[in-house]
Amino acid sequence: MDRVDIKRLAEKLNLSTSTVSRAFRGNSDINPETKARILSMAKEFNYQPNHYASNLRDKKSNTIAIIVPELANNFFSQAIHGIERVAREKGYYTLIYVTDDEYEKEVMFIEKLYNGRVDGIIMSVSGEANDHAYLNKRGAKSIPLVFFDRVYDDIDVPKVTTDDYTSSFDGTLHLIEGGCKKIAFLVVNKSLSIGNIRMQGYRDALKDAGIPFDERLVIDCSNDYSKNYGILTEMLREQRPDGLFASVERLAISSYYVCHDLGIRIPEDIKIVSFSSLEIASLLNPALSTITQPAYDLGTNAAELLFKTLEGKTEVKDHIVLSSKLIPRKSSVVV
Amino acid sequence: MDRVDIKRLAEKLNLSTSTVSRAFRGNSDINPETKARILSMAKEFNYQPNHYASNLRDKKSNTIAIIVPELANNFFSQAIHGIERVAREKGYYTLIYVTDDEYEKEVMFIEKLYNGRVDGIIMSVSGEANDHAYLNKRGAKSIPLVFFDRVYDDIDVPKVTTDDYTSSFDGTLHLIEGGCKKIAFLVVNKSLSIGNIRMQGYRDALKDAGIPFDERLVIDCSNDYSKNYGILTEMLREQRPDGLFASVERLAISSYYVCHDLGIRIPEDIKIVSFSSLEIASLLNPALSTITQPAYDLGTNAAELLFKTLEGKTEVKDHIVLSSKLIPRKSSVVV
DNA sequence: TTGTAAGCGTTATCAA
DNA sequence: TTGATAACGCTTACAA
Repeated sequence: MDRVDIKRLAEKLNLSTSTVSRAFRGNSDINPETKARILSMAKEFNYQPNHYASNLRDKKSNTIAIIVPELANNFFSQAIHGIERVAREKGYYTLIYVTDDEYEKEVMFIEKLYNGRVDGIIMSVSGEANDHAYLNKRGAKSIPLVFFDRVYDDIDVPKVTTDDYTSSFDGTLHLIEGGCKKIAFLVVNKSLSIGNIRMQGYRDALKDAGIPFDERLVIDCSNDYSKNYGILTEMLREQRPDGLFASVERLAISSYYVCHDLGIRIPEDIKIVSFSSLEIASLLNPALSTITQPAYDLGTNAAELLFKTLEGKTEVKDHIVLSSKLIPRKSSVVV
Repeated sequence: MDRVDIKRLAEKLNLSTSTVSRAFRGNSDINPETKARILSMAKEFNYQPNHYASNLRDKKSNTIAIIVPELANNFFSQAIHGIERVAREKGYYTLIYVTDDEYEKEVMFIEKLYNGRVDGIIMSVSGEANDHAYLNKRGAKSIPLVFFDRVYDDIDVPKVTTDDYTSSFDGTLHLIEGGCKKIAFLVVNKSLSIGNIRMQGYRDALKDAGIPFDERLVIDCSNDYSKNYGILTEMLREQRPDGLFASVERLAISSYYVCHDLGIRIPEDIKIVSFSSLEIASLLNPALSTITQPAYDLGTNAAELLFKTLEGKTEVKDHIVLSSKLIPRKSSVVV
């Protein structure tokens, strides 16, 4: 009554297990009629070859892992969507891991994965810590890895990112052109490559405009909403900037809350631009000017890079860079 | 150099594989010193017991599947978060599947899963079709299933939902009390239990208030944004309702776009209430009145129900109902 | 075209 | 406390 396995199916059909097995693999020689008979019986009994047995035999899991810092975020859900499309096409399963931006979880996930559970890993790093050595340990090398968006520069694997420098430069320039003289830069972890590069774009745009860089306007935030609320409230009170460049969506959101509560008007008193994949950016009060990354494409590109490596096509050490789009909306434009 | 397996480890340690294996299971008798030796060597070589071999042996995958209609949606990301917390505590992996609201994918996923890949399934159904028979096929019964939020009533498995009837009733009442006389009900699939129950709450609230039910005000939408834009534009032009009850978040979003474009003022011309887990509902223009479901708790409850079944504690056929919260904001309140 | 048999890496049982 | 062995379900050489 329970699970039907290949043996039972073979018995019922008066065939050997090998013949039955052959019906399920594409390549092997098998009489079309026999194959049809087998498949129809398999269907009737709802038989599916046991995944674990096949994988043990083949030393191949047909599964890839996706590791992201968070799920409740349009950027990552879109990227995952992209990865999954490609994976599905290739007949692969996807296993999703969420680190909640905790370095320990990231390490734990990766180390666990050395058990052969997956054939490859696509990751956007948490970046909470600076020790990436765990990725170089014995065993690590045996499983292909691809980074997307948030990467560790010192780890030599294929990467897919966006043109963070250019778009940060442009976003900052947009604020300057709007008349901002004192622009704060909001970042979560400026030592993480992404924060770092984005800050560089910001700095250079200021420089080009002859605005001196002021360390006090670089605001190091956290991933915690209530902490950020405090940090931003203090900053807005003390520094009174007239522009805000949020290097991460959640910091723009927090800024909105703080501005609303402090009675600071957007964009009249302060203009805001943010990296964001929010689909409803234009419905916010006021509509949020965004730098929008091609999240879905980042996903498909990362997946394709991984599969290339998996298929041994090349020893890929590529770094693909896609372009983001600056979409000015009301938060940075006085009408 | 490659993968280290238990045999290699045993050789290096001059022990048998069984002894090495014992070092990794909690129960077995083993000399503490030997165990320590084994574990330290395992650590050095980054050894992890092969997942597929263990699972084949044990006929147990320590994995559960989560099947949801979409990912880019706070409700589901929060629910998944809840499920994962519980799963992690129990030492289980989670496999996430996204159906994109397509019935075929749902069926395909489930049928694939009969291959022993997972020990249990937690699903929020797509509800695109009305044939749920595939869940009763041979093999289906062998793998425990729990529904959450979007369920098939005719399938007898444990379920976790929210008090959809009551909150729809209350949400509609809220609009009526705000002076609405002509309230449209926006739904994606009214034959799906969730749409059906929510509509019942809406109908009964109207009835209580002595407002006649009008079939033309029940708007059957799709999952496609641009289609919905058309549907809603037409409806708003022709019916000119003064209230909108969105049974699903995305329909409220579309309504906002349409209202903005048609110059219909919210809440002056039309008041809106929507089921929604949007964290930034209060930042919208205008702030959106929501019925917010306890998504995270739905997740944890569903997971706990599944694990109860898995642990054979009971032949659970429970239906847990949690309460949502009506949060009136500007979209339904003229100040 | 089909069948036989070995082996994938583990772990539980039994014996030592 | 440790070791030998069989078995989990499947696939693939090789033989028939």
